[in-house]
Amino acid sequence: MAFHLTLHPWNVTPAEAVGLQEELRQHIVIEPLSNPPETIAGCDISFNKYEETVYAGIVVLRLDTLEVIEEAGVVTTASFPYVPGLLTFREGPALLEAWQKLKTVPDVVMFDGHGLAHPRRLGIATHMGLWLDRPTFGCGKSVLVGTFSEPALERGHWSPMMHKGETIGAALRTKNKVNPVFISPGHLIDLPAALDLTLRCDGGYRLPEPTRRAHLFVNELRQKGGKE
DNA sequence: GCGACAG
DNA sequence: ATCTTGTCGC
Repeated sequence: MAFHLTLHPWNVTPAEAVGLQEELRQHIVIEPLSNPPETIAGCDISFNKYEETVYAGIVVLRLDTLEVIEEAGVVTTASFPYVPGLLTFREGPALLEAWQKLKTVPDVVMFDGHGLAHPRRLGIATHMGLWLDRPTFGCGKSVLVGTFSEPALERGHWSPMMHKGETIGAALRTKNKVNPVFISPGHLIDLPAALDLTLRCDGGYRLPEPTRRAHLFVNELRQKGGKE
């Protein structure tokens, strides 16, 4: 599973999507990063209320300085509804288009959502990792599945997220006395590395810089340029 | 059967 | 996700 033009079709029914996730989970690889990353990307999607137009974007930053080195955005149409657990089928296609526009290939990619912290262990970070064949992990703002105990209130503390007897991720405090974010491995990375990278992307906000910058990027893409 | 439910 | 102003707390 190293090179492919299409891993699977996207025009599927919700039931078929679940079946694909069950099949794809067999290919997930959780392991320490093979190389020290120098760049990290953040991805996000933006919509206008009641509209199907999708504004997707990817922002690439240098890990050591957190400076933005590239941005790529696309405007498309969503062809799949939002269904908890099937987020990739709604946002994935647009993100893959944006990915193709990048000149820089990020060493690791952070997603706005989960990786293993998913009912079938195939959250958007894991699913996209299989498509991109690149280290990925998720940084969600709320829980989809799993339980966790409140981590200490100081930045850097975390507690494991459990689901069906497995550790699927962690609730991580990225800022003192602020709600934690939920980190989970996607593909080609492990939890310690994902937690370390998230803390290294600190810009003083709850959300790590890659995700925060991607969010700002797609929102201005939607409000300004984009399309009309 | 009822409630929960990434973005 | 999106629609939105002020407001409470550090």
